[in-house]
Amino acid sequence: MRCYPAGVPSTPDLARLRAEQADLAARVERADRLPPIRLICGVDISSTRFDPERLVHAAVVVLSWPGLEPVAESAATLRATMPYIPGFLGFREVPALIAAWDRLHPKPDLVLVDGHGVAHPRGLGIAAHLGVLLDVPSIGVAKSPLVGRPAAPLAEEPGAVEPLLWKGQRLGTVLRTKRRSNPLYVSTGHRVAEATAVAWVGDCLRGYRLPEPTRRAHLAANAERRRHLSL
DNA sequence: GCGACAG
DNA sequence: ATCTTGTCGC
Repeated sequence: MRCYPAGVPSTPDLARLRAEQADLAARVERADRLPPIRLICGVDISSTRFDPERLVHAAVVVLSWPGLEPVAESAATLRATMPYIPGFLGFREVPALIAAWDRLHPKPDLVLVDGHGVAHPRGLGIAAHLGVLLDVPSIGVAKSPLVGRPAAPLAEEPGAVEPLLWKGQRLGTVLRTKRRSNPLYVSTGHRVAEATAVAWVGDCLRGYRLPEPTRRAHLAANAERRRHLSL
């Protein structure tokens, strides 16, 4: 599906991708099925706008639990196969994330992804997409909504939660992680129940708006991008 | 038909 | 996502 060099993906290309998402979405497990958690990982992508090379820089960071101290880290840079299109983020970023994941040791028990899990039009946000392909428990942690809205105005206090509703369905949870900060949108990625996902995100907070795994991965991805610039 | 739209 | 330093407010 090399649609990027030719420009914007064609309508039939998107139709094929939608079908592929449907297949993967059917494999998503929304119930808990995780091992004892000893290592938690955060993953994120960084890129340069207007980069003619269209490079995608991925970073995965493994932290200890409950200490949340860095244990291992891996990064990878790949050329994007397609531009960013809302609803198709996984196809753009997952390849680089898997490349970094393959060289990661030790492997974590749970992965927090920067982006939505099942809170997606077809139930396959990047966190669910990655979780299924890697066959690992994952949670989606997005900074803004893709679809849906909180059931009611979210309270100001940190820890405040509100169901994320879309078309009469609950897709996830809107969570206030820090006072005076915009909320996070948490949803099941793979093999983690909604309530469990919210609990883990809350337990990984350390004074910042973002949970440590995702926050660290964001820093690592930026470092990987800047490392590439200076080469 | 018109907006909305993760990173 | 990224361009970018200081700055206003809690």
